[in-house]
Amino acid sequence: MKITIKEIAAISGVSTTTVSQILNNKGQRFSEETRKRVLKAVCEYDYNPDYFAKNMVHRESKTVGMIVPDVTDLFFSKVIEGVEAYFNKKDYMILLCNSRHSADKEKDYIKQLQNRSVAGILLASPNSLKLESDLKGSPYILIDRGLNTRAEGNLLVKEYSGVYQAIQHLIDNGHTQIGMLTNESGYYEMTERFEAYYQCMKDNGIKYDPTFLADGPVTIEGGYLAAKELLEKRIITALCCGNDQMAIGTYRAAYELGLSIPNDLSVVGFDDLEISSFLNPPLTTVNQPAFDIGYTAAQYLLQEIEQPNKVVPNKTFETTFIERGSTINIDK
Amino acid sequence: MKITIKEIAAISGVSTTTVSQILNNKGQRFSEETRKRVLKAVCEYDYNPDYFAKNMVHRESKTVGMIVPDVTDLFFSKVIEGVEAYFNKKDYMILLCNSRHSADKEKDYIKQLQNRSVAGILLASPNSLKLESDLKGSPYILIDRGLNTRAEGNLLVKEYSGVYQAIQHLIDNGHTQIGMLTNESGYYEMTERFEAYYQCMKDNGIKYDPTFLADGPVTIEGGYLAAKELLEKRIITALCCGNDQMAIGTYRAAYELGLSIPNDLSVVGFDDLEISSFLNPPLTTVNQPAFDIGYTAAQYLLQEIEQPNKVVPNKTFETTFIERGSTINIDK
DNA sequence: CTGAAAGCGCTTACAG
DNA sequence: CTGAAAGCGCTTACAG
Repeated sequence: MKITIKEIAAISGVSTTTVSQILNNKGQRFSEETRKRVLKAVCEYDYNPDYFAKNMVHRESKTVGMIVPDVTDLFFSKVIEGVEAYFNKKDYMILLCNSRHSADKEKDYIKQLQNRSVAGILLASPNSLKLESDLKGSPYILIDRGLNTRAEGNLLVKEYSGVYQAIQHLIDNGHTQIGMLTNESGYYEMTERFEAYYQCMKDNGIKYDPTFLADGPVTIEGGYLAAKELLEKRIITALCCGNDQMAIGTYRAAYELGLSIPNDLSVVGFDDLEISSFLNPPLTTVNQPAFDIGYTAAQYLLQEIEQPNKVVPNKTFETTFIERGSTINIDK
Repeated sequence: MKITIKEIAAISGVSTTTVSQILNNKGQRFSEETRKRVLKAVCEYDYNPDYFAKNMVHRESKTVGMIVPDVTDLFFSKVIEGVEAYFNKKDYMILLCNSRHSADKEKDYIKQLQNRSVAGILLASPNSLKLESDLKGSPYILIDRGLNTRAEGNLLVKEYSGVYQAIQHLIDNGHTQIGMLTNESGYYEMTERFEAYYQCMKDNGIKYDPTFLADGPVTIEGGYLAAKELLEKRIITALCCGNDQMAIGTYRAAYELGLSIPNDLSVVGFDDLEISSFLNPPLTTVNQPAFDIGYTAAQYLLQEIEQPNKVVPNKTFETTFIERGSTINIDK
C-alpha cells in the first residue's frame, strides 16, 4: 500500500492538517522549518495524495471520456491526437471508448463514464442526436456532428463548401459523368457532402442520376466494395468519394478493373489524411483540420467544465480543396 | 449532485447497510419485501454508487493505463483496438496516453497513472527497458518489445523469421541489390528486422553493403524521405522497408523518381496493415497480428492484476510472409 | 433479518 | 502558527 498522509504527518511530527495545507499551498504561513521537514518526508517517501480520497472531497476527477466510432479510423485517430494534446497540458486524462459504430455501446459507455464521475464527455458519433438526453448531466461536446440541439459549443466543418468546390473543379475540367460514394448510416457530414454534390451538379445543369451513387461503410474496404459495384455498372469519368479512406479503396477497385487513375477515372476524396498525399497518384481531396478539431473540442469541453456559466462559442472549421494527381482535365 | 446511498436508504426506510448489502448481493437474505422496496428506489432514482467512495474502500479502480508512442500510427491504433476490445468485456476502462515517442513523457505518464491508482499499465515503447524501474509497483505488460528483464509475460513477435523469409523470397526471385529502410532509435523490432535482413543476405552469400541502408522515423513521411535518399544514391532492385508505413512512403518516393513498382523496384513492408492490400500495387509484406497482440496483452495484464501470484505465460506471435503485387521476379 | 458504528485517506472549516 | 474533529459516500465487521 502507498504511504498515507497520516504517516507523513507522524514522520514529520505534525498533524495531517499541516501536511495537507503545506502540500496544497493553503492556509497561513507555516514556519519555514516545519515546511521543510514536511516536504522532506514527502519527497523521501514519495508521497502522493490518494486520488480517490482526494476526489471524495473535491470531486475533480480531472478525467474526461472520449467515445469514437473506430479508433483505427485515420480521421478519428488524428482527432484523438488533438484531444490528447490539449488535455495532457491541462493535467487531464482521457478514458478512451471505442464504440465500433454501435449506438448501444455508445449508450453503455456514456453510462459507465458518468458512473465514474468524469468531468466531461467528448462524443464522436452519427447517433449523437439520439444520445443527447443520456448526456445530460455532464458537460459534453459533440465532435464531427454539425448540428445538435444546443445553441452553443457546436463544432461545424464546412463540409458543404469543400465538396462543392471539388465537384465544381471536376465539372470545370470537363467531367459530367460524376459518381459519388456515400454513406447513409447517419453521419451528418456524409449527408452534407452528398448535398453539396447534388447541388453542384444541379447548379451546373447536369441531371442527377441516382445510379451514379453507391453506398458503403466509410472505410477502405467499404470504399473498395462500393466503388467496385459502381464502376462495374456505370461508366463514369470521375468519382467523388465520401472520404479519403473510401478513395483509397477506390484506387484498388479501379486497379482491379483495369482503370487507370487519373486517365480513365478522376478521383477526389475528403479529409486530406496524411497518407493521401503519398498515394499513387497523390489524391486530390478536401482538407479538414482533424487535429485542430480535436484540440478545439477539448478546449471547449474544458471551458464547459471549468466555467459552466460562460457561453461556449460555436466554431466553424474551414475546408480547403487540394488538387493533386488523381484528377485530370478531360476536355480536348 | 448525484443521489446518495443515504437518501436511498431514507427513501426505502432501511439503513445504508441494507442498501449496500442488497446492491452487492452480500450478506444474509433480506426479506423479499425490503429487497423490492430498495431496488425500486434504486431504479427510480437511478442510483449508482459513487465511484470514488467505492474505491476508497475497495481499491479496484477497474482502470488501466495504456501508453503508446503515436495514436495515429496504424499499427498501434490496431493494438489499441485489441486492448479496448478485451478490457471492455471485463468492465475496465482505459486511460490513453500518447507519448509522441518521448521517454520523458512516458515517464510522466507512468507517474500520473500510478497516482491515479490504475490497476495496471500497458506500455508500448522503445524505451521500455529504461522505464521498467518506474513501472515497479503496478502490474504492467510491455507491448511491442520482445525482450525485457522479466521471465514472464513477454509478448514476442517473430520479427526475425518474417523478415528473413521476405528477404529470402527476394533473393529467390533474382534480387541481390536489396536495400533496407531501418530505424535506429531503439525499437527492438526494428533491430530484429535489420538482423534478419543482414543474416539472410549473408547466408545467401551476398555481401553486406551499408550504403544500401537508410534510416528514418517509422512513419509514411519517414519512409518517403529515407527511400528518396537511398534511391537517389544507389541503384537497387528491391527494398525491404522497416514497416508498411515506410513502404507507403517508398511508393511515393519511387513515383517521384519515375521508378515503377514492381517493375523497376520490388518493395516489401512489415505489418500487413489493412491499407496495405489496397495499395497500388498491393504491398508484399509480413503479417503480424496487431489486434491479437493488443488483445493478448490486455488479457495478460488482467491476469497479473487479478491473480498476482500466478505466472503469466510468455507468448510468441507468428508472422506470415504475404506475397502480393509489389515484388517481382527479375530472373530472365 | 437489520442497523449503528468504524474506517477508507483525504481536506477544510473552526478553534486556539 | 498548528491541531482536533467533521465530513465526503461508500462497505464491512460486529452486534442484536
